[in-house]
Amino acid sequence: MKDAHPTGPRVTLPHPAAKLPGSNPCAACAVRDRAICAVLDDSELEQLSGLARPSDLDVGRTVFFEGDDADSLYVLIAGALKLYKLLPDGRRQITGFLFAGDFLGLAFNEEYQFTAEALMPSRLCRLPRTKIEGLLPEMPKLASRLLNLAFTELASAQTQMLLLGRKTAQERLASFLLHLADRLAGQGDPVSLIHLPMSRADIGDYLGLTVETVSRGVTKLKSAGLIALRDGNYIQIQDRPGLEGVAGDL
Amino acid sequence: MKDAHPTGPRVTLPHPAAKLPGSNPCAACAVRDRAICAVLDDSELEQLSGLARPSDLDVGRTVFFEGDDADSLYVLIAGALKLYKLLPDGRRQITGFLFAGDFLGLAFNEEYQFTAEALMPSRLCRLPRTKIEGLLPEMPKLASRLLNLAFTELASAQTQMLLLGRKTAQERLASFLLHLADRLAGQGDPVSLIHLPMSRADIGDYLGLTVETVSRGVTKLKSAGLIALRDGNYIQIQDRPGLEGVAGDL
DNA sequence: TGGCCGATTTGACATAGATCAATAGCGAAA
DNA sequence: TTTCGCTATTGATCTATGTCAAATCGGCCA
Repeated sequence: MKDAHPTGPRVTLPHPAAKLPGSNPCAACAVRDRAICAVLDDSELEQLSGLARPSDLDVGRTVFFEGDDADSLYVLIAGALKLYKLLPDGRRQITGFLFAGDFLGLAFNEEYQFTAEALMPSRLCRLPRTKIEGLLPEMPKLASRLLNLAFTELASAQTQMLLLGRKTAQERLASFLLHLADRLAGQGDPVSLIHLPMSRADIGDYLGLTVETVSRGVTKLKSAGLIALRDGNYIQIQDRPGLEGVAGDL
Repeated sequence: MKDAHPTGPRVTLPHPAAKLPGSNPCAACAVRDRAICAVLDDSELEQLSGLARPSDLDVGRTVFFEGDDADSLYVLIAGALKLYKLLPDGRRQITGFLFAGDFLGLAFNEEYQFTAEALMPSRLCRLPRTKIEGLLPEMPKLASRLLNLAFTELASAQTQMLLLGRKTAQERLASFLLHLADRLAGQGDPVSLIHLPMSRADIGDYLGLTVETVSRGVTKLKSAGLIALRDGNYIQIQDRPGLEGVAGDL
């Protein structure tokens, strides 16, 4: 058996009743200074907090389905989600993974354009969409934050198109691991131990590959000494420059 | 030689000097009520018009390159553009095509995330990015229009990911033609005669295929009686339900 | 601790689409 | 109108990845 790693990031959901009566529950939010809320001052946050409804979600449960009326926006407080679209015959494309602090519900018009499903026990903060839209004119900081989020998402969607349209299986896999490492690092130091809350099948559906190809690819990266598999679905990046070489984009 | 089609949409660029001195040049703009400007009232348009600089572009010329400082936003007044990203070894992914009325310059942060190149002689309206950003707080209608645009783009990027990750060559091609037909139709009646300002190579780079596969695919759709090729790079959709069947998404 | 069940890995083979290689078509210039 | 050069089409192979199938692993529950 392999070593357990030092700091296993178990998801510890803050207790629902942890909010002090009368105080602003958002103020104590775990993602207070990462999510969209980060750009708001205390009085603005106060306004939002009245609208927010937290909710917990078990593995495999969906937040909403593609085609549902898009009446809510969400902030992911803890856990991880996958977003996906389906073809009628069941082929699936995962368009993204969400982690704590991420925003959910962009890309709506009237209906959600994808299904959002929990990869692990997760907690969300739910906001009524129309109310938020109503607040935007009075909260230009919020509006511009949303616009920036949308731009960032768009840029990363375009990067993903390049990956899906033009990269080989190995390149896709290496790019994916590096991308994950960078996202999990946030603004801190680059991270080399990555947790994979998603299955090989999910990775395949994200990269436009089959489970088998993903598995073979992981094995090959491992044999090349670029990564190592750790207990509990962790991957350790052992040779970042090497992995970047395989990823192929500059 | 085959028939010329009835209404060959030659690009006729309005003469640059067509603006009356003293009047608002935007008021007479060809895309006045399609582009982002459509949500603005006359006084707001007046403010913008002072910032706008028109410019013409020949086939093959670029508006900007991936990595350039993103200091301008653009509205495409006439013509067509392709947007693409490159890998170091020259592999290319076209992330989108733009037509008259479309907005260009979303998906910026500090640098453009893709190169924009003219597919035909085109005219653009250029706006300084920082000035526009400064106006957003005072023009919530413009801000919300941009947000909506970004959402729409995002949704279509996700649809494209599904196409690139999970569809067969024939499905991609059929989807592409239907998508083009719908875009060119705008809000009017569905269109069945589609102009293709882009080469087969461009279509391939958009769909994640090679030129040869695109060409074979077109031939196959033609043999099946779903489409017909017309003079001057036009394609006529002859059996829309049939084509939708091939496209495969519901 | 042992047994089960789904997830992962590995292997053998099939194929959609890529690659390499000729033509054939078509538009611009002379 | 003819020619030239690029673009598109078609054909003959090749290969990366998909498909089918069989272990093997690993987590969870009794």
